[in-house]
Amino acid sequence: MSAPRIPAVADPLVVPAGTTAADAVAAAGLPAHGPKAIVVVREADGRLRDLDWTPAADAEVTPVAIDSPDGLDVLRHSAAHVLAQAVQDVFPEAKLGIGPPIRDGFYYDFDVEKPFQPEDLTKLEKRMQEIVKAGQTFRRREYGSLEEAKAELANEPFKLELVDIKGDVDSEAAAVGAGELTHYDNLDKDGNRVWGDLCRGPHLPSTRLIPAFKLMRSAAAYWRGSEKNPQLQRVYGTAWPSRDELKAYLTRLAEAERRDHRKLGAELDLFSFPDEIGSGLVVFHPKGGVIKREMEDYVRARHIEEGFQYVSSPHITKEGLFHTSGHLPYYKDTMFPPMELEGANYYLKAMNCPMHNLIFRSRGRSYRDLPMRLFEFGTVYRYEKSGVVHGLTRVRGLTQDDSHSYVTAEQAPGEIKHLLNFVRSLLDDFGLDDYYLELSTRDPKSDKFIGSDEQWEKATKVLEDVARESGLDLVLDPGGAAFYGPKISVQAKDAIGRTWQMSTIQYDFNQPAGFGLEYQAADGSRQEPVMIHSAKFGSIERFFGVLVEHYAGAFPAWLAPVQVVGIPIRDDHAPYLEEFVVRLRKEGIRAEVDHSTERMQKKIRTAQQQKIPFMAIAGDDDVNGATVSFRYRDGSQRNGVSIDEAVAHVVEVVRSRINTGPSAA
RNA sequence: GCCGCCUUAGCUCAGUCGGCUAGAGCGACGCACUCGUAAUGCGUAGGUCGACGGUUCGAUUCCGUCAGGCGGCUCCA
Repeated sequence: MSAPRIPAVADPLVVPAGTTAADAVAAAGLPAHGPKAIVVVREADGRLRDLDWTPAADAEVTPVAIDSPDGLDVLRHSAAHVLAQAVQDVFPEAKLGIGPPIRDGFYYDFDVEKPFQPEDLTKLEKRMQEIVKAGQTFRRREYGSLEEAKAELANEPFKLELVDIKGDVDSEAAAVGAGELTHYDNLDKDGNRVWGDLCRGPHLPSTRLIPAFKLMRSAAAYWRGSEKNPQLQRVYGTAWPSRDELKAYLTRLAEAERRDHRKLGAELDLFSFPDEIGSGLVVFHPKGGVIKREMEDYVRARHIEEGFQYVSSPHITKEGLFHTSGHLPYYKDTMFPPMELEGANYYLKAMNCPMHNLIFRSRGRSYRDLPMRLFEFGTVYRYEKSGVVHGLTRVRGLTQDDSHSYVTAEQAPGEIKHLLNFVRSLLDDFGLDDYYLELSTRDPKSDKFIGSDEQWEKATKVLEDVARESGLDLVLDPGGAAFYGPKISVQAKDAIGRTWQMSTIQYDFNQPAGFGLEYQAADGSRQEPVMIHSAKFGSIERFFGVLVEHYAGAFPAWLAPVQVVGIPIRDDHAPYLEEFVVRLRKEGIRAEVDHSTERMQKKIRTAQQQKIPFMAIAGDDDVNGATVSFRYRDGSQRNGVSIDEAVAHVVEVVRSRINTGPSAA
């Protein structure tokens, strides 16, 4: 008995002229329902078509399944339409914004009298469920003219605005459809129109093909993304091809919450943000301090190995310095307000580069001194808007492992390569391997960026060449450069896929001129150096936060605040373990004995919750045999290990800086 | 900064439709228990219910302002 051959999803089909794509899909034996359903087809030119599309001439198409990236977008965008219909059913006065698919879901923006409350979302979800069950079909309809569209959309002011900007090549126009104006009607079982929306499409054949969705939250969002526009109420939802996938997604979110560094920071007693100090200002507790110190010791030693000189500069400076550097006009709003003292304005520094420039300029420099590399832990203060402060990843006081390389123009590419390799090996040593590069360039339309076209082009090319040569994924970020030059940054992902900007390498041809930096060349002439800014961690705080999430608090042994905890089975075994711990401490291991009055089972539980890599347990058997018994964080055990071997084992694991384990498995 | 929600013990959370001594678990402390791999039992202390102002005979509860937090938007050197 042989199963009928089911064509591979990617196999092209021909839709004969005058018949629907759905017919062709059905004729090919492809599923119309379920988690692999074909929901749209793709034309040879890449354009997606609804299943009721009927070509005038034979057309070769590729079926698109609901679980493919395009299929998911169609599913989620269709879910957004169902949401919009539900909103207008429940709140008839609501006006429509836009409703695109996004990663893992969709949103739709509405202008409503009162912002949505959590109960409203429950109500809307219920109404959506009814619409899904009703099996409404989506029907595409082309407007004959702009006027026709405007007449129909007279009650939808935001849609009218979209109609008017149609033809622009920005994203809103793309949502409507460039070149033609189309509308999607929702039809009930009897073919009556129950709802509709200006939309490019495509859509699912039926609302019934939305098997699993959930409204997640509502929030305000500016119309067309501008602070100057009114705020609409945005409803976020998620939609999946099956209930299981929805469940898996919600589980992933719960996992994300479990490893949130803000939560773990309190649970593991690493850091806090006391209200008395102020928003976005962190204090590291002793255990967090250990990790921070390990990071700093590591990166200081590495910088010195890589040819950097360790320097230091003050936290405040007179205003003039930031005029010279050119920062003040751009960043005044994000700097803490000045302190007036003896007739001068002093600012908390928001960047370290001007200070390093003064070190460079403090005496005459020769081409023989270059590259000259200065490095420090520079603590800077930035007055981030109150709504954006977020745990350790967006703070108002942060320490950069900031360096500036002063080089000749010829040396710049080599130096940038050197810095990128440095950054890569650092990320590798900390066990972060899921990251990509971003190249931030200027926006030629903006007047924020200083310097000639040639300077920008040349600097951008140098960075781009090095970035491409690295073989890492490179994403372009037009308009994201600093005012003084383009940059490469590392966007690292934590274990749950969120990305954070970490390391940066920036090419600067502006500040050397502003500060009048120069060196004497071999021919005796005075030349201007190029300055390359670089931070390897980026911000120590942010890197710390990402590390916590990456390891979910279970740090590698070399970073763990407490590396070994001795757990006596009876109180009288404690002195024996104390001797063991003393030997470990002599080797530089962070070890302690749990002297609390709890039972040993409780001590194991506590150590487990603290995610301590090594538990060294000792009872009568171990004392008599001069051994300890290891229990590792993963629950595995190694019993009866001789003291000498145990010390050597811990020391070996810690010094190896291995980022996995330890384990007996 | 904008919109919405939230703030009760060190932590996580009940509760008060405006009314008498505001509760629990964990944690802390004390006593007993001395135990072989994720919570021993009993007891004790701990709160001007985020701050200030208003309404009220009476406010932790209702209203306002501020601070802090959360989710987005905008921003992010």
